[in-house]
Amino acid sequence: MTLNNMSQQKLKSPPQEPDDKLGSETLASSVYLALKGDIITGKLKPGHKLRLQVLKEDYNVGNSPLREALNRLSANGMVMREENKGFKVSSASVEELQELVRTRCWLEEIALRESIKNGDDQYDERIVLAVHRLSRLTSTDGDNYSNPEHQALHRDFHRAILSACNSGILQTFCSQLQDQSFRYRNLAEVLQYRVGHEEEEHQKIRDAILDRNADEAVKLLCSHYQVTADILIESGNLS
Amino acid sequence: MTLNNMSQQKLKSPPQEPDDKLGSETLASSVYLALKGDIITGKLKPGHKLRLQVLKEDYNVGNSPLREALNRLSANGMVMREENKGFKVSSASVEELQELVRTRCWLEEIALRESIKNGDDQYDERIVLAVHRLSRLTSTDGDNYSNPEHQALHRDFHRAILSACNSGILQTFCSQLQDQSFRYRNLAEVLQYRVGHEEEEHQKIRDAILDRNADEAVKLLCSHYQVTADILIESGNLS
DNA sequence: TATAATTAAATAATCGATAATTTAAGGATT
DNA sequence: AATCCTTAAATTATCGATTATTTAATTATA
Repeated sequence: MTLNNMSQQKLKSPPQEPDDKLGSETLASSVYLALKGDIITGKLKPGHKLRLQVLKEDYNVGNSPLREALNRLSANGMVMREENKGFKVSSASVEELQELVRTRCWLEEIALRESIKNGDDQYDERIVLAVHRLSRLTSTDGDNYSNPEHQALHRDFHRAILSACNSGILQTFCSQLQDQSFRYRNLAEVLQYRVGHEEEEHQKIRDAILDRNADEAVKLLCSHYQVTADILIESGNLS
Repeated sequence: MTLNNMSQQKLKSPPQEPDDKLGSETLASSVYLALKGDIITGKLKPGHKLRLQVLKEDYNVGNSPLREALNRLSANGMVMREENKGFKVSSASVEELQELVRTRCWLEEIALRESIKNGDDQYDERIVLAVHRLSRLTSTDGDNYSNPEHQALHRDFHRAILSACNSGILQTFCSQLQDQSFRYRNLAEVLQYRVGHEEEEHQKIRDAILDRNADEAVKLLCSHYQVTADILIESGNLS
């Protein structure tokens, strides 16, 4: 895959994340986003050894920007780095997925409760919009959950509901966990049939938030995550 | 400062953190630890422009390992990166400190409650040991809170009390927040007199944990953080 | 005088080549 | 046959030099 293939991904990103800066002009940032995308989509499988020479050809970049990208990714936990042995895609396992979901529920419960407490009209509108866009795409584009556009909108929804939590740090952490969760979703390609349910769940979450019913919203959100994880685990595509 | 000056710091670190690997032999990792240390101790001030040529001389490394280290640090939030404009030490302000403390209390409350719930004898012993070591050093070394050894033991205590929380991810996040908090501590050099109080607070926290009194432990821990932050803010050394 | 355009200097980003390290393979020894 | 050296190949890490970009200084223009 060349860098040009990835440029869409770069442009599509919102300005919130420190990752996807609008003016991402350096090669290092481009290949960072490309690698991250390929890891999340599952094109690069867990545990896969990332040989520099191979990556140099696949992504059409030189040594330095590649290594810089890999170093950033290693600090994010997307890739593992071992001294003098290079890089590999982070592993994935049932145990790690369970830890991920557990942690994500803890953190997002806080972020969601705070957001519900502090959220203003704009916050509500961001959520309504996100749900709308997602369901519109689903209706036109036919439930293709692996569509990058779908994934982007799905991600936007989950960020939107945490967007009033008064801690950018926490939001960044939640985004990281979200990236990892999406990776697991994409590892098990089975769950096509789940998307329809998800849309319904998104709507319920939205409504609970608009009602400022924090307990209900948290309950729905966490079960949303837990159920998805359970499906992934049962699908048996992990470890 | 040369790299040799920093080697102590590298060797002293526990194996828990992905940062401080024991076999850190690469230059990139050494300079990473050196830079991180100098940012945390305040030797490198917030907002300070990190010019590559200067750093190359100061840390006696070449271009590549330096940039790799900076890229890792930028993913951790220790330094800011701007496309085509290089790197600078992350800023510090009262607002950011307040956000930091707020977030830290949220996350550590979870990690602490979980640890208290799950902690076994070994967990208790780690805490008892950490408190002991810290107080012993304080008694011999005379309350020198800026002593790197003191800081290391202080850090160990705070990690120990979260060490049974059943989520390495959460522990990593807490460690990151701890690093940032220590940086703020070091920015305001005034708080020498606070160390004595802290030791007492550590003991109370320890006892609450050993009693499996989660509510009390959380209350003490969070006020521990909040009070420290208030002192820093009142000291006026920020922004 | 202020603003814009142009050039020069400084700095960051990238490349290509070299050095260091690890991995794999083959042979020697018990 | 199994274990230990030794050597060769592969791979990572690092360096020095080049290129691209930004910043500062200078001149030109209204």
